[in-house]
Amino acid sequence: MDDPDSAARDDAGHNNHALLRELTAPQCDAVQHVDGPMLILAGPGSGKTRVVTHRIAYLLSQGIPDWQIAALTFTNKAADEMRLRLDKLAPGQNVWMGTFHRFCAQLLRRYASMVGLQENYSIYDTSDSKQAMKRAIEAAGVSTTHASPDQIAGVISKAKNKLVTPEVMQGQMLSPKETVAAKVYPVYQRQLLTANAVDFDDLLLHVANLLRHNPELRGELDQRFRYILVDEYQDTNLAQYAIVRALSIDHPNLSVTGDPDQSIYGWRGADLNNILDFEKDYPAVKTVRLEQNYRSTPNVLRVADQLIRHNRRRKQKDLFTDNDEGEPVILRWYENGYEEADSIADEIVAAIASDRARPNDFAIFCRMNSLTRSLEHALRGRGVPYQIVNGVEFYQRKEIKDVLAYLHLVNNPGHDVALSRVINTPTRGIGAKTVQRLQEFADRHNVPMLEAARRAEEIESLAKRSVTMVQKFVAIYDRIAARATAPLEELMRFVVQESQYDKYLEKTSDESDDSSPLGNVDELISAAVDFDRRHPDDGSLEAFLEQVALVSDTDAFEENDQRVTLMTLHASKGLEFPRVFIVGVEDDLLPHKRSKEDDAQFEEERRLLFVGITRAKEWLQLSCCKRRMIRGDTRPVIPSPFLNELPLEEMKRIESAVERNFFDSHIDQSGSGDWDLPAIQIGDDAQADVSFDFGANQDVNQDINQDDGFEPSDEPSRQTKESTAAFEAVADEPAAATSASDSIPDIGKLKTAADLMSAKRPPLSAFREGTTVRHFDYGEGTILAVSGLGPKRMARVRFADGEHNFRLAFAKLEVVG
DNA sequence: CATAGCGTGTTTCTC
DNA sequence: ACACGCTATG
Repeated sequence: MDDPDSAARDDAGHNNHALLRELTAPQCDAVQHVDGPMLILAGPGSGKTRVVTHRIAYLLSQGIPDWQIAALTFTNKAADEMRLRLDKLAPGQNVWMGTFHRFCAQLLRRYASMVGLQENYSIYDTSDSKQAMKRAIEAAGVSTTHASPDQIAGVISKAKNKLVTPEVMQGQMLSPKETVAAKVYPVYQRQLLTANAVDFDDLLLHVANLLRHNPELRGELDQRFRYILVDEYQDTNLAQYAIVRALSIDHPNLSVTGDPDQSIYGWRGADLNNILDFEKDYPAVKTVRLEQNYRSTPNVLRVADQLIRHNRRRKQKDLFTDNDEGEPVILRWYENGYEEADSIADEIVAAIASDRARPNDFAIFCRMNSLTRSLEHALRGRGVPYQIVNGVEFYQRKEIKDVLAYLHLVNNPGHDVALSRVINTPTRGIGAKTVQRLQEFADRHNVPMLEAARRAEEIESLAKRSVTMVQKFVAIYDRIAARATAPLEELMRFVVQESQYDKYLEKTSDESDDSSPLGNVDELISAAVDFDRRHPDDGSLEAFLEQVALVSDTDAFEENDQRVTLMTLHASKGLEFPRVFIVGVEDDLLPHKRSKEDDAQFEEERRLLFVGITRAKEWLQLSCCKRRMIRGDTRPVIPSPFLNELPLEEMKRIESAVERNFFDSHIDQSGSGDWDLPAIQIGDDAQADVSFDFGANQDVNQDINQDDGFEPSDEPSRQTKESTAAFEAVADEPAAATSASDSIPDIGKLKTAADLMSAKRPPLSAFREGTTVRHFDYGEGTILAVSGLGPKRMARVRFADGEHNFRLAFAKLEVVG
């Protein structure tokens, strides 16, 4: 730190000293900054969260009351992490922490009436607003031949992020698409207001407007939130900027943290200028650069640095680290996507088998979600536990959305999207035509659709039979709504029963399909119960629905689970893993095809790879294929141009990925380079017609025979044997997770991957309703119910001293008998 | 009004 | 390949 004595300059000296003890000079500098704007440029792995949490603790130690501080993050997960860490430094403090959207949602609850809403307003999620958008397009009477609903929604969303109102938008010079969108925009907004609803963008927009048009309130809130900290500032959009700026006029104690090199959300309105120009906006700003990396090896860091240097629009940072050199970064190319997936899965199995790593040490990143499929398949086939962040999202499932829609309608009778969803679910003889007529009536009278349904008799165009059906639905609704204030669990069970949704699900779900909608509904109910327990004070329906709306499945990522993590590069931001694979580093994929038109997007793709690389702590492999199946057909592939920007001479380059120690332990170790490809090889026609220019002097076979890169020269022969053993052990029990075999594999001898994974626990299918199980802590119990699938499969078990829920894939449960 | 079968369009995804 | 949305049919 610049001034070693500064810590002692006040009474809280002791306290401060403890806070500052383990920090570097620039970190101390940032932590001790109290008043005035501050910009923290924090490279990857530079202890950013640490600095932010320590600074908050420091502010508190200076006597600043907790309620004057607000920390805004980009994701819930980041907020949770921060809260956890602050709690260790300053237990029991009540600093506001959360996402921008949650922050705005809460302000809006209070000041709803000032923007024309009621306090029980609903938050439309993406699919809700898409539905609403379609209706608005219809009502606006515009043609969708030149702009799809999605495109229109995109234009409007961008406009909102830039604080452009419908009136302003219509006055602008517009492209044909934007012209269409500009016509829909005011209609859409009016319908939202009628429905007493907002979309995600509105949360920010309304608050920004609120602050802009109500100087008195703005001043009040500026006073209230005197210290504002913003994380991931490079990903903020104009609306978010306007909000924090408005709250930092009288008390400009705004401190933002970010890294322009990690800005990867430009495509959805994030404005890199917010961070690049921060110093212009606040001339008195204190800028702190955190350039020391605590996460990665120099090998990883050099690769990342070389890459990102190729970007023009950036602030140069000099990343450095004191960490050990580590292993060289691997650049590997495979014949095709299957080989890539199989090889990676094999390596993971081998590493786990020989105790060099555990499943949760590994992460596999890719550009597109669809690329996780083959990896998923390969991992599952070997019994490796994995989690996909952002696979099929729980809250997006039909049955979940249906049940939630009933609840939404109870909470906000204006929720037209919810009404449209449930009015005929289960089917009640209310068809599309009837719904449309209700809609028209609602639009004409500017009332919610439920109101239209109540007045069904007034709608002449409605058949008598339809009127009766609609009235029946209204009656069902009223019975449910009468219980609005009951505990969540009771309410939800009543909904499912009263609406006959339970019967509907039983009837619809076929046995062959292994998804279990009813189980998912159960899981939703237990989520509600959980919420009730955790928020006994504000455990209202409204709070639960808000929570659900503002929570994403990315937040469900659990780093402590013993599982390999699969995710997109975007989702990887903010995380770190000991061992990282980045797959599909290929032209048109990693610089994505659609990003090549302009420089800004191209640079964003480079940042995306940079983010991925810098997640790795000790080991990293980038890979690409010679051919890859995309949308059904296999095509030759050109390696990513980014690969040529890396320090290839210091990386370890490996061609072909056949795990010879796995399949062909008989092959000699001389490395003739002439591969006898085992049966697993798919569609190989050896001579690739694509040239791979990875720089000069590549000696691709040289490295292959030594090891697989986890630990150089560590008794390769033993590893080979164990790997094989692991493979066989797994192969003997294929797809253990889904096997019908109820026998518990012999766990006495094997100390392998199979031990860690499949062999250790019975197949999930062994756990059924009524099964007697034993738990290490709770003793014997009986399974009451099972729900969910794969790694998410849950069981509710009754023990002597109460009931517990378990994730079957990981719980320490044994089948008794 | 419900459903099966066809045609279309596919990045990234937070809240 | 696959999922989703629309349309023709029962």
